[in-house]
Amino acid sequence: MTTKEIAKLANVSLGTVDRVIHNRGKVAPNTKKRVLEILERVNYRPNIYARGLVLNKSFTIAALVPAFEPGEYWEIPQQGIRKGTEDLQQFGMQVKIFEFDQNSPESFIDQASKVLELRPDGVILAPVINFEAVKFTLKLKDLKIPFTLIDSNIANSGALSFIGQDAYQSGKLAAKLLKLEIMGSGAISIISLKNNENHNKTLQKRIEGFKDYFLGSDVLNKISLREFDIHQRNKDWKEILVEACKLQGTDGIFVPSSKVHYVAEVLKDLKLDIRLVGYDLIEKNRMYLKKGIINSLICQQPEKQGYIALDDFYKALVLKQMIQKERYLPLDIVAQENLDYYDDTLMNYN
Amino acid sequence: MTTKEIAKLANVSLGTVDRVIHNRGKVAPNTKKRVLEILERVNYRPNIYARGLVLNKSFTIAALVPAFEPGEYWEIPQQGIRKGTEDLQQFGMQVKIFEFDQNSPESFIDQASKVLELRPDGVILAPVINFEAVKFTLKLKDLKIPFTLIDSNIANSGALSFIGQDAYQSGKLAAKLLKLEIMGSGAISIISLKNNENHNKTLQKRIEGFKDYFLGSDVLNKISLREFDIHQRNKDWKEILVEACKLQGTDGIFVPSSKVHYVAEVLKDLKLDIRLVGYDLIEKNRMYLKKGIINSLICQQPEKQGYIALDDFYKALVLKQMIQKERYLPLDIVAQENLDYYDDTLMNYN
DNA sequence: TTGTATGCGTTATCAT
DNA sequence: ATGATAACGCATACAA
Repeated sequence: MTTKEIAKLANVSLGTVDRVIHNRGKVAPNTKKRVLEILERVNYRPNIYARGLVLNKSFTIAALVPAFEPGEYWEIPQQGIRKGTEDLQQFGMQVKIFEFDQNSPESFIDQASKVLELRPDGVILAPVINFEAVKFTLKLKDLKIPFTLIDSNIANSGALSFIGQDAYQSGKLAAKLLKLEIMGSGAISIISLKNNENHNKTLQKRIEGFKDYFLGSDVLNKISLREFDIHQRNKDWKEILVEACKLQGTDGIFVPSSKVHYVAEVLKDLKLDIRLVGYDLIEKNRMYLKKGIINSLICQQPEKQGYIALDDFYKALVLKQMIQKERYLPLDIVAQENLDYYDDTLMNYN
Repeated sequence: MTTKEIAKLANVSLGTVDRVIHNRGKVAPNTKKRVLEILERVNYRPNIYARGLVLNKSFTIAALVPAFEPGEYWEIPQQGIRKGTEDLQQFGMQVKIFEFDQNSPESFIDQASKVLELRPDGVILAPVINFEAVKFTLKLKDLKIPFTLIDSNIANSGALSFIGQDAYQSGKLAAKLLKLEIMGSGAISIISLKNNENHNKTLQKRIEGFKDYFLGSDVLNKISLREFDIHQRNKDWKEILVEACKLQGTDGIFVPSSKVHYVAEVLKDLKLDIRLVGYDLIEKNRMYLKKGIINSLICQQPEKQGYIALDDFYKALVLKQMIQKERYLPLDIVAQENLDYYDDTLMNYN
């Protein structure tokens, strides 16, 4: 049903129908009522092609995300953004990516200001540098630029949407997996590898979930936990890591990040019977999983974060649809046996 | 860049540019060459809105899928189809669902003929009744109606695409999970529940993969396997099932289908320490997983099958894009700890 | 072989 | 307060 037909039904002109639909201009109350009734009755839906054609708007979205070395975690969300760009550019979505150094608040501030200069129609933000990110969202709100958050959330940020993981629950899941792998009893080391002194909320929550799993578990007294924080800026960090892995009687190791491959590399040489659970399907982790050095990885479909974020803007800006405020992505368990079907080349976005 | 601008650049009319783009009508060889060069150079992409508007085609897709009782497996792929219909109807996709009785080839034939009467622009087919399905695809090919296959594949069918699972590999994955759950040794029963005498390829492949996992495993001599085929048309089937579950020394049970909840129901009452692995996140299985009677479920995102199938038609018919021929969906492992993020109400389609 | 005119449904502007 | 009309980019029928 077109606006023209609606107009005929209501005995008014096309212009009046349009005014009613968009609530603009003056319309006599009873004509307005009549038109609204018909609109309702025939369940009018605007033709998306005609609308797209006449508006012919292109929206510019800025993505403010961490820079990465090839093979690092943040490559994956960026791939998602790029794939989304490809898919949605024909619908008028344009994307400009701004990269900052995760370990440098200054670079974040610098890139953030460039984003603001661009005056984009929307911003995709990875708030890994929490404090600065919050300040940035405040500015965006001032400028009335909508934004989505990916990877980790900011409470009450006023974001269009959040797309990411439940870090705490993923820690519980990791604990369950490692418990099974070490057959219900033994000594587990939690090894955190850190690149900076910033408080990393995600890491913290994963570890919290991991520990809490055992607190509520029937195997609590059969399990012992140890924690190691290893700072990669310390030049001896590799030796420290080796020492941690060699610790007598270790049955399992949990690494609460994608850096699990560093531990895998050590275990590979040590030839100890230690079970290893970590995060994210980056290339190195995939390799060690295939070889059986890593036993399972927990993944949160990071490629989807960027894709969905962009799609949310498309839905909000172009289709003018409502957006789901919070999207917690599934916590995928990836083992040797199902690895192939989480292949990133499949680009399983739909 | 619009066709009009291209025309100006090439010093020809809009009509000529159109003729070149669509390879229709007569165009002088050198003008054609000139236009093609410009098209290439500016990387011309038709405006999708304008095209959609002028073509204003609506495509009718018929989905020929099994009927279901509420809560049964086939409800989920149908939900995916419905969701896809909602999302894509504004782009001109219309869907009509034809349901057949899985246990009745006659009903399949009956519904299939109704599909043909409709003369749809495309067909989504769940070839669960293999023999009849193959005959049907032959007819579709004769009529040049494109079709996609969901859930299970037909080799060399000439389908637009296949979207489904790797059943064999999922069996291997199930075996790995159950091995971990019973801590590497013990007696495992494979219990198949069947509703008809048809050879079910998917079930068979899952069992095959399950067994093969142990053949190549280091725990082969610590594991014993037993197989039970229980026919639900036999009126004593429930007693037979109870007997199978009560079998002395059983440590784990593998059910190669969504019917695992029948086994869970028995185990719940028997209060035996038996680990249970099955398939699909239908409501009853979800409940038993939550309660801990089922230990893990393997899921293949069945809601996506229908959604992607429909999206493939949209991409092929409307956007005229190339389609990926085979889409194996990830084999998700769902346990208590990540169950909530595979919630079907989230409708995680993107 | 080539050019021109018309219409798709919506939005927005101008005139009444 | 309402109606008429141009424009978006493309496909197509028709005229030249």
